[in-house]
Amino acid sequence: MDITTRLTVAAEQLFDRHGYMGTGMDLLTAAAGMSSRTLYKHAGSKAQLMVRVLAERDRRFMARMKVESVDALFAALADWIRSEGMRGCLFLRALAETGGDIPEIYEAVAAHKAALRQRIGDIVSAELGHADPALADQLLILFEG
Amino acid sequence: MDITTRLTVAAEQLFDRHGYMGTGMDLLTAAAGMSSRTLYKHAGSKAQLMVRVLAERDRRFMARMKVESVDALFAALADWIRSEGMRGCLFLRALAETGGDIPEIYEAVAAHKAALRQRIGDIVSAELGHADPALADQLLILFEG
DNA sequence: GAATAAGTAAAACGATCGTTTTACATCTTC
DNA sequence: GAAGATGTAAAACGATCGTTTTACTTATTC
Repeated sequence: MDITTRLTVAAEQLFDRHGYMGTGMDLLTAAAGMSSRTLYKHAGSKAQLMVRVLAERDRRFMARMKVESVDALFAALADWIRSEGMRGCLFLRALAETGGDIPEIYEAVAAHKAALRQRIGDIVSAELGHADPALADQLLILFEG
Repeated sequence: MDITTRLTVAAEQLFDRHGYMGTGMDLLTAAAGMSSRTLYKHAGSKAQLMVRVLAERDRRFMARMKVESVDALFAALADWIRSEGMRGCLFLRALAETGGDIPEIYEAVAAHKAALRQRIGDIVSAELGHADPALADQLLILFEG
C-alpha cells in the first residue's frame, strides 16, 4: 500500500472520529505508521492533508450517489450513513472547525457542495423532465440536515 | 441580560461558527464581555460550558419540532436550517470533536438523540395510527444526513 | 562501493491552549 | 464605613499543539 494513501486513509478515519483539531499529529503518525518527518514530506501540512482527505472523500461519496431517481438518492444516502456511521458531514465539519479561514479548505468544501447540488439538480431534471431549482434546493437542505 | 445566559449565547454562536476546539477561551471572554476569572466561576470548565450550550440548543430545537405530521417535521427542519445556517448538527460535531471521551458531553448528545428519536416515533405513530420503528429509524437517518 | 534518496527516532522550536492566580476596583448591605 | 461579594486586567502555569531539525539507518543506483 502506497505511503501517501496509507496516510490519507488513516487521516480520514481519525478526522472523522476525533475531529480535525482533536486529531494531533502524533495520533496521525502512529496510525499511519510513519515518522512525523515523512508525514510532512508527503502531506506538507495538516491543512493540506485535510484537503486531500476531503478530495478523496468527495470522490467516494459522489461515486455512491450516481443514481437516477430521488428515491434511489435517499436510499444511497441511507446506505452511506449505515456504512460510514452517523457522525455528521465531514465537509461541513471541516468548514466549521477551521472557521472558513483556510482558503484551500473553504474551496474544497464549496466544490463538494456545488458538485452535490449539481448532481441533485440533474436527477430532479431527469425524473421530472424539466429543471426545478427550488425542489433541488430543498432536497439539498434535507441532505445536509 | 443575565451573565450566565450572555455567556451561553455567545458560546453557542462561537462553537457553531468556529468549532469547539477552534474556539479559544480568549474568543469566548471577548465575545461574552467578561474576564476569564468570571467565565470560569460561572461555567466551571470548557466542557461544562459545552454541555450547557447543548442543553440550551436541545431545548430550542425540540420546541421547534413540536409538530404533528412527518411533512410538518421536515418543513420545521428546513426552517431550522434556513434560520440557523447549514453548518452540521452541533451535537454530532460535539461528539466528534471530543471523540466521545467526555462522559457529560456523550450523555448530552445521547439524550438529545433519544429525545429526537422519541419525537419522530410519536409523530409516525400519530399519523399512521400505529408504531413503525423501522420507518422512524429511516426518518432519523434522513434527519442526520 | 561510494553516493543519493528516503526512511526512523527523538529532541527542540515557538505558539497557543485551558486554567489558575495575583492584585486591584466596584458595588451592596448590615 | 467596614465587610464581603463580585467584577476586571493581566501575568503565570504546565501541557500540548503543529512543525522543523538533528543524528542515524537502510535501501537503491550508477
